[in-house]
Amino acid sequence: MPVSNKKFTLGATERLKSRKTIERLFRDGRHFTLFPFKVYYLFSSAAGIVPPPGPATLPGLSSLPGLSSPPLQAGFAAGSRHFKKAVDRNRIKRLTKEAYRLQKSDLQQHLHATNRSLALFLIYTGKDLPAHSLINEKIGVILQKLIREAGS
RNA sequence: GCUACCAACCGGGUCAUCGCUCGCGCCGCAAGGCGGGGGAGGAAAGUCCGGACAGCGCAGGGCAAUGCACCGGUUAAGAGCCGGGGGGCGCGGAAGCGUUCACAGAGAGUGCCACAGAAAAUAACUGCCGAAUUAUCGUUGUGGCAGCCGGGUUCGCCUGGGAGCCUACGGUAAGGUAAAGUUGAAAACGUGGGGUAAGAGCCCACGGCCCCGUCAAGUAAUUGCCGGGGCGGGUAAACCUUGCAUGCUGUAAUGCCAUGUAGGUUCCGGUUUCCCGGUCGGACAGCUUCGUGCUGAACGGUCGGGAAGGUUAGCUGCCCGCUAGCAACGUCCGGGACGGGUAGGCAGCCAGAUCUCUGCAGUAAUGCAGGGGCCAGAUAAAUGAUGACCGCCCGCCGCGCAAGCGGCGGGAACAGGAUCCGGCUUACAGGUUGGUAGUAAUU
Repeated sequence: MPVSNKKFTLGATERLKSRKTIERLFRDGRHFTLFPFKVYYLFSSAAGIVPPPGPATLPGLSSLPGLSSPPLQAGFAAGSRHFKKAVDRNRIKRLTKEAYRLQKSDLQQHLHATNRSLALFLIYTGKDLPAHSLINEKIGVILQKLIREAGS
């Protein structure tokens, strides 16, 4: 796996792009809130069949991150409720992606070691435009929490 | 130089590190790697107009609905733009200049017009008049006639009174009138005179406005002169009328590939009549070589076709009407609902009413010709993040007579493609250039 070699990339394969997977994540995944983010996540084994919370065996899940996909996929959003202008939403998503990109390697290696994959969605729920340093700090905390979740 | 306004343009730069997306070249079985390129706006926004493009619909007609509304030009088109005309407003002595107007019709009809006011379209009320006509009132009323009553008488008549009638006068009502009536955004063309019972464009003079016509100018809107007719408000962004135009839905359109369209549950509707032809059977009739042979034939079965009716679907609002399907007592046909399934990929999807420069035509919008350029194509949605320096602006401090220099701190707008173009509207820190006006200084 070449994942550990290139550290700070966030290409198309590492982002959540499938509408189907995203819907499954919101429907069956777990979530927690760590201000100013709401985090949806859904673990599964590297083979991509059974997620740990295990609601049921879902046959449509075979297209989830499997052998050909990286074990970690993430999506990002900012609600248009608080940010009416597209420029502001873009800014928040870019800052979030940047912070995630620079700090995700630990989680990635942990997943690789435990042979599991994870779908992740980060929604910014704050009401004001955040500073870069705040986002950086909070994303770090969220990633640590996810590592603990994966270990348990 | 400064200030104001208008127009056009710009909308921070460089470097480093780590990243994103789409082509190209090379390497690699592949995953991918390396190299070198492209990568948001003047409004990308609002989605208000107009197109291109696409699908659905489309024999045709009618109704409805919607939009537009001075003229000419421009354009693929427009509720855009350019030029012109007209009205309003502002400045001005005027010429003119600027600005603004959804600028057809209120001489077809219906409706509405808050508050105030007599009244918002009927002419009511106050008021004025009461001439004509009609009615009516009037205590000594102006004149006349006069039934009747009293007195006198030469019996001819004289004289006094007098109901009533006519007339005159005064009043009232019907009636006439729209001059005056504290309002209001708006009040029945304005001023003056004549006229009248009182009045009135009722008449006249001058002026204003509207309509029609001749002539002249102009492509036209329109303008001018003359002539004729007229002058009872506003509102059509109330209904409406007139003229013109218009199918509907939008790239989540749409096409292709892959997958699926299976099995199931349930509801509703349907099985018609007639005609023609083929074929089979055939009551019966005729012919007969008497062979149940030939010919005809009501009727019946079956197959095919047609007509009417029925029914289902379509006709992107409705109707006429049109088109297509169905006709089968079978667990059949048609339609609907539930349920089930897919929501992946490719095309559309970026070379175009394209950008830019030059020339020509035109007052201009714009067009034509030539040269050069290639300028985002994402799809949970890329074009970024961080740092440093430079440039710009603001504040404070220090130095300096001052211009300014240095240090520290802070700020930098509106705003992000999603099919693509042409417009419109709205938002916008700061800056550059040009023009106009004012003003200071210098020559």
